[in-house]
Amino acid sequence: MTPDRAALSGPALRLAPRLLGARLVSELAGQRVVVRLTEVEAYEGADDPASHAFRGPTGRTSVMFGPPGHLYCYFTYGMHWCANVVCGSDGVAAAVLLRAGEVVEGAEAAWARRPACRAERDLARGPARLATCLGLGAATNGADLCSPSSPVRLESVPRRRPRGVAVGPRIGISVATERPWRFWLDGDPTVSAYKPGRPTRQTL
DNA sequence: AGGACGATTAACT
DNA sequence: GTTAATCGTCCTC
Repeated sequence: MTPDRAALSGPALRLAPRLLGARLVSELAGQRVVVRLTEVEAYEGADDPASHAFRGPTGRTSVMFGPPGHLYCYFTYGMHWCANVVCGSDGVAAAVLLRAGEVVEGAEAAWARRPACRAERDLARGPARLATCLGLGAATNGADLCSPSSPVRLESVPRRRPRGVAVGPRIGISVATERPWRFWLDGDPTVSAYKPGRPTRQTL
């Protein structure tokens, strides 16, 4: 199998559309917040130059190389945390970035974590916003999403992808921008606005 | 040891 | 539409 074909049928691409409509439950500091996922992006491993796992394991990405079903949280832009579902097994690093969702439980706690937010639909509209309103960050990196006793859990993941899934290019990346590896629920108001990533700066 | 660059957001004009 | 904020990570000397 060619590298490209492996990526085209990789674990992140298979899982990503199935996560739409699933629920991410967070119970931290006595606060329960539940988000219904509406937008995700697939990041494969060695075959995907946009993936954090592209150049092999590092301290930051070690969770991506571990067992599937865990949360991979990373810090970016010096101020934001984003969260992924790890889905590769046997040495294959892959993950699905959780880009947006609808807060369906615990809106009060979500507002408390996002005081600058103006509209309810914006509480988890964007990857860093979603992580913030669920309280995800360094302390939740590596959390087991499938254990009933875990403070962060993934629930109601269907066997097959739901209806109404739209597909398009990933957001905010500067390489492999042509791959249509972003999935969202078409027409859902909590899906983030499309904004192309800036290209890698050219050396003159 | 140094520097470029983010899987972004909020606040501007 | 543009831009500042802000710092860990990783690549290149």
